[in-house]
Amino acid sequence: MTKSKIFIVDDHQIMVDGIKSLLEINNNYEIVGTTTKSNEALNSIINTNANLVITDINMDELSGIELTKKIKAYNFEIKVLALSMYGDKATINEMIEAGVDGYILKNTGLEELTNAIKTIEMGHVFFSNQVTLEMLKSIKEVNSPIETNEFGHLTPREIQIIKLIAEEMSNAEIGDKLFISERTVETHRKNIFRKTNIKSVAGLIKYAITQKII
Amino acid sequence: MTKSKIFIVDDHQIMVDGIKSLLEINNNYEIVGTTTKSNEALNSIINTNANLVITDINMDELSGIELTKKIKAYNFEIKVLALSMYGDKATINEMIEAGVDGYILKNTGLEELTNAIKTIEMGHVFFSNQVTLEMLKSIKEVNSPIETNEFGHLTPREIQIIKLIAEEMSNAEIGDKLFISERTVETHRKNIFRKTNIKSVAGLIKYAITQKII
DNA sequence: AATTACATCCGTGCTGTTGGGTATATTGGC
DNA sequence: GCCAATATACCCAACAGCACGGATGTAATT
Repeated sequence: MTKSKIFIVDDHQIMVDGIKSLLEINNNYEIVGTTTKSNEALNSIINTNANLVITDINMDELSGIELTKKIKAYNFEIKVLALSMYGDKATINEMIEAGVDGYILKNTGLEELTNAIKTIEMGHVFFSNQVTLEMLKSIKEVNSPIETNEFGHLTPREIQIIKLIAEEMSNAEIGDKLFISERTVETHRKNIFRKTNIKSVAGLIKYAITQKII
Repeated sequence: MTKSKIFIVDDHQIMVDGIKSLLEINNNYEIVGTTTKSNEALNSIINTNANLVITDINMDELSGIELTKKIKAYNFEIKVLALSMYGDKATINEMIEAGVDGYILKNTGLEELTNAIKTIEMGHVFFSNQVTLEMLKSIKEVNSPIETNEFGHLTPREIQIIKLIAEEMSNAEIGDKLFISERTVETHRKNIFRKTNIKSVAGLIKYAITQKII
């Protein structure tokens, strides 16, 4: 088996450096590139001819989910190992749909990381032990007929409004900032709540965080 | 100067391994111990005779802030370098009060980490460049006559209320659930906002997330 | 041409939140 | 036993947000 060409993507430079350092000690791996800018990652991955991408899920610019989709659309053979802090159902579902080859929680150590890489190199799928049960449950739910109503896509304007709400601005303040009427902001707000099926600001912020909107 | 005895505390094993690996490459440092369990950290730190603790701020069991307070209470000479994802004023204020010797954001690389360690070893205080301005602003506020009411620690009851707010419950619902009057919930809510200096639910949820309350 | 999605705007009345007080019972540490 | 912190509860005024209506114009799609 040839040495995997690994590319690392994570918002936090220190995490990139850490993983790189971890993998370089045991020199079965070749790190062909790293970046903290997820929206520039795909180009670099293509240029460096990487065949295994280790990516964080929660990133500012482009989420690990979106990055995975792009990678897989470009070349399905490029393997993707996702790292995440949380093991919630929504994230796991999204990752499976995006086509990740592996998923480990950040609270696992080097051993699990190298296990995951080996497993993926062999063409298998690796999921953290801690999330397997959750994963299975979520898969069941995905296949169930209920909840097929994907809460439709939010428009760019609506996402912008969510961000401003998250910045603790009132409708009036948002209106001022965007040069639109407070009424319009109210309407957007209404539509956001309707579309996402959320009833309170508290829920909205949590939603926004899981969706990487903020 | 003698080699610093470094102890690493972070919820995420992979982060611990990463930092350890980063510091071991350049072997000016001796890692005397690591842990992912913050509430067990103090004992280990004492046992290993560490003189520099690198700790994450956002941890489940015991926050980096609380850990720092305990360390400094035990022996003020033990240096503490805090790592955090966010550079918000509230966190920085709390850290300063807790007595950290340095603070770096996780999106900085190895170089800044080693700089920080060197600076701290020399007895100085190191703060990430990205947060210096914010920090100064917050210090000003701390020193100003207004707002001397350090937002003291939140009480267990208050934290419970925050959790329920985060679960999208209204004051009335929370009152029902806790068998207390809606008025009481309002009072708790008021006190929470006053103590934390937050003005909206949006801010509260973000605060709660950074504080691992939810 | 018709439809759909998006973004903009407005009124009215109701509910909920926020912030100003004040006050009492309980608890825990010293 | 005392004091501080905590948890409890109430009143009230002001404001923000929400529900329920409505409306217009544009752009893209069918």
